[in-house]
Amino acid sequence: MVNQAESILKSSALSITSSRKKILDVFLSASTALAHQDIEKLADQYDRVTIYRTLQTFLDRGIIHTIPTTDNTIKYALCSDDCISSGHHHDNHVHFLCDQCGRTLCLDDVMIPAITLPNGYSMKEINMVVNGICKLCRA
Amino acid sequence: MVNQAESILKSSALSITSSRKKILDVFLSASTALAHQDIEKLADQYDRVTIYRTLQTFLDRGIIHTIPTTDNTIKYALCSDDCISSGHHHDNHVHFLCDQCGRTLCLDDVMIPAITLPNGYSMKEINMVVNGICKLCRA
DNA sequence: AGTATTTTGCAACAAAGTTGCATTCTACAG
DNA sequence: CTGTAGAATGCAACTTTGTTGCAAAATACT
Repeated sequence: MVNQAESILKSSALSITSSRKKILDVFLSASTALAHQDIEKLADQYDRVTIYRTLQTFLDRGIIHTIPTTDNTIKYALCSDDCISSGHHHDNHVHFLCDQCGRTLCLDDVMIPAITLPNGYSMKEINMVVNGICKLCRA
Repeated sequence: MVNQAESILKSSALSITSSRKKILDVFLSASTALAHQDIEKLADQYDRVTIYRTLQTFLDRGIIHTIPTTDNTIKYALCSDDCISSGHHHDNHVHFLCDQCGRTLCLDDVMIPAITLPNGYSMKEINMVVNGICKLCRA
């Protein structure tokens, strides 16, 4: 079996480098969305600048997406398959930000409900972020 | 008629200072949510630190609220009357971020629909942000 | 007006993000 | 398999953003 990170890079027509593979592996083995800082720690053999540039590349190709948070940190998460394959990026599930452990989770089963915008507005992307206490912290 | 900024400060039991009045005036005359940077420019006679501290004070008192955005900037907006008066802060309308002019608008008429979280999760706050093109940019 | 308390501005610092450029690596042709 | 063009990386320097301590100034209240 081919390395999963490599096949993602190949299907995005990106050259295969060790930093890209490492950063993808970090995402693949993470259960939550990651801040830049998390990635820096988990891939600390690479330069800060490289991580910035790699994340930007992945964003451009739609390999990852950002999740807006109330605490002024951007979190990054891998796009799910259908989100990548649909050509035009859409990320239609709710994100959950735990106030206790700080983790950001994709609630893949909770769809964002449709809303009606006032006349004259057009929608390109929609984000729904819930703050609260997650399953693990309550247990 | 008493100055609107002063009456807001009085009802929040804050002392009346020129910087607080100025920053409130900036919000009152703005039609959109503002980033820290915007406020710095519009109230440039005051120190950066004062603006940070004043915004924090206003947040603590529920005079303003933050809007998470996908571009890693925090935007601030005045709370509407019912959002202030309800004691416990809740900001239940949708926010709109225009990709063209960059403005962030409160869509006061569009309520955030209710969602059901998976078992074990508790909700404290919910945010819904729509990206797209606003009324003015389409016109 | 006088004074306790709060707020402000300054300076210094810490953290986050960006840019230019020389070096290294990857993909690919031959 | 080797050479090479183009892409990616690391480093250094820098800008921007946010924080903290403290002395000076302003506010609220007697």
